[in-house]
Amino acid sequence: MVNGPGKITINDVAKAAGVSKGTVDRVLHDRGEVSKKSREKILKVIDELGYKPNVYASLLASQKKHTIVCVIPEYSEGDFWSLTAKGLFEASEAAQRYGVVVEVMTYDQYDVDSFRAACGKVLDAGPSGVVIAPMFRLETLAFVKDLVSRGIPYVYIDSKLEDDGYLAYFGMPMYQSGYLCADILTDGRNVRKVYIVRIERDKKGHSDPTVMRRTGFMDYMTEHYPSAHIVNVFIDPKNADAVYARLDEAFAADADAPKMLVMFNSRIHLVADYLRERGMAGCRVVGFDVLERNLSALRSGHVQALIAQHSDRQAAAAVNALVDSLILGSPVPKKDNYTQMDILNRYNCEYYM
Amino acid sequence: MVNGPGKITINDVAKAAGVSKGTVDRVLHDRGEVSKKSREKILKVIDELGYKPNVYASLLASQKKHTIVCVIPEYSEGDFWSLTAKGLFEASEAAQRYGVVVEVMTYDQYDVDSFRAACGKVLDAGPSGVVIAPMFRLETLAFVKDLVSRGIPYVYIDSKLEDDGYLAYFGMPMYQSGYLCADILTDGRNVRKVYIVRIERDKKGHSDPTVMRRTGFMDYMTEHYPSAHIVNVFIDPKNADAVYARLDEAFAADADAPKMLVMFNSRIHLVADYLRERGMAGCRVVGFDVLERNLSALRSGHVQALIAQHSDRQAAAAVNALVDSLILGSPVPKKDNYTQMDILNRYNCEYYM
DNA sequence: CGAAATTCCGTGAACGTTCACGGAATAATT
DNA sequence: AATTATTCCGTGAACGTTCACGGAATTTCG
Repeated sequence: MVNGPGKITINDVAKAAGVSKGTVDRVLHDRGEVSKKSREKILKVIDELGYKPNVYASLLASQKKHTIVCVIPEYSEGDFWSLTAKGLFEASEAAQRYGVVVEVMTYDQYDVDSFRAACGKVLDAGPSGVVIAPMFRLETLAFVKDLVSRGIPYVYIDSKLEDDGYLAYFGMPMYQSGYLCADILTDGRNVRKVYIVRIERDKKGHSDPTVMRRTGFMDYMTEHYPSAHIVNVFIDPKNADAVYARLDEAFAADADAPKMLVMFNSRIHLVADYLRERGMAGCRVVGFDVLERNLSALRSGHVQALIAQHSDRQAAAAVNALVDSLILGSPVPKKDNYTQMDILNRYNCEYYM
Repeated sequence: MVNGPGKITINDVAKAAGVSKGTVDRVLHDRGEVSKKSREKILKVIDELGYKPNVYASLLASQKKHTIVCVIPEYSEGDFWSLTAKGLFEASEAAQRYGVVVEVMTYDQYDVDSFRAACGKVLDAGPSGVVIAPMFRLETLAFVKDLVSRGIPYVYIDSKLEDDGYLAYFGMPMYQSGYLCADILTDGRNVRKVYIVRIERDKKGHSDPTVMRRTGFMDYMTEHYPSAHIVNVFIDPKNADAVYARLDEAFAADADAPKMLVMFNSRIHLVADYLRERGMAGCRVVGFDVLERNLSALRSGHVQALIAQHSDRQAAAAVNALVDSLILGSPVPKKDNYTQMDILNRYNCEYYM
């Protein structure tokens, strides 16, 4: 019941207060031009009658055009960010019902300048709210400072920064995901050596989003397997041959012993491909995120477990939080929303999406 | 990136189709009194223009009051059904925005008559839609027949029956959850014996909701561990002392060997309590559902894993599906919605809710 | 063929807000 | 006191639907 049982309208309030609905509306929206006396009277009447504005009528009448702009890394079919994009599009559909337009703006996560450019375009678009998946610390901080100064609310997804002007955050607890990963990988077994496959990337201006995850992983290992040998292998994901060469090289010492392998980003499928190619069985392999390629590695048995998050839901939740606060004026219930970490294996992965 | 605001109104459609908005409205709501020709033309135009009705205008104009009644087993703080109830209340809040009232009606899951009574009250309330968590097969079938005859849509949660008049179903794939459970319990270990702890319940008129789960479990075992010995232990959950006695008795043969234990309902905490009481360590224990008591058993290490479902989200999804179909007239996208099976251990359980 | 029945459709008044516009009342200034 | 500024407020037209009403067009039938 939108209006409560009594169905009290703005007209009822106006009548009871001896003014017109226009005046009531003015105090309702703090639009000024109302004498102190009327104002107080109206407020009193509103309270007494328990008047609750009708959201539909309000939304209908105020043809406000809200735009929410989302800034995320470029994506292509099947990769990590495409899932986030999917969530954004879903939320966009729902938001349309409220007359809210959702725009997605992408940037090259390996190119600071493209991020700066994207931010500029966002500000030009004059959005009512912003969703941002940050990859560059300094530039993001500068950007949100701009947003704050313009009174534009923003919410972080995926990871957040240490400022606290954000309306909300939706993402995975990174440190804990690394800790959990180690537990799943080792799983009470004997552990002599663990390979961490990492990506060589252009480090300048770039903050590795998985660093906390690695920290969590390492902490678990030093707590539970202090004598285990941790080997880092760096690969260039863009060059398949080089990947294989690197792994061959790393495994040369004990070629056919079963291994423990882990990656902290979404590319574990690279490792799975390698293992299949080389016919290596019996390895214990754990990775992150539900890309289609990772799922098939899970099904084929080259990966034992994936730790996943519903980044589509996170994205949608971010948009919804913004819509709620923008349109309905409802306060955001929780600022930091750590989404659950899902453990996927071959038996439950089919029901994940 | 995403469509602009729904600029297209019913008037635009009317003009483009060469009719009046009244006629368009009639086809939008299947209110009849429209010639086949106009109808088709209008439908075509709607599709071409991508017309989306403005929910708010619609809600404003049609001062309809919808009520959704949910029939679920009685619950109390912290038990399985309280989570479902929580989801219902959350959805209720959202539904209020659309002027939809959500009512929850409970019945004693061990008493057919109370279920019958609840159904009667539901019908009296004259709801626009019903959410139902069925426990009694025959009575539920009779009930939904009544609903169908009155044209009241209903959706199943938790489990469903073999009729197919339901609008949607939200629940866990029970068979697979048992299969998964066996995989997690055994986990590549040697398995000689597994204890299944079950509940003695008054069987009359009662269909055990976990039977499919048990079947899945057993299938896994015969496939992977054909020689394993499966022992069923029956307990009465209401009598703690008797539970302990029964377990003592069952374990008498090999008292202090580490055991594998499993329960297919939400009461694994009973087993955990027993193990703590008896100081038995090193057992492998797997159960279902995220009751607070189960979570603390997980934290304390007496339970290794829980298989969980977001029954709150299922409940909310059920209400939302009904709201969508009632208010927005949008068809339900999927009839059978099998929600994901979450694997919880001590490292990821804190982020589950 | 004409009247009655039936089918189909347009009209316009709600629904409860928002907000621009213009005017009344009051205060400030000359 | 007359004029001008300022403050305050009422009016009414949107916003995009829904749906009752009445009438036009078409069909049916004697």
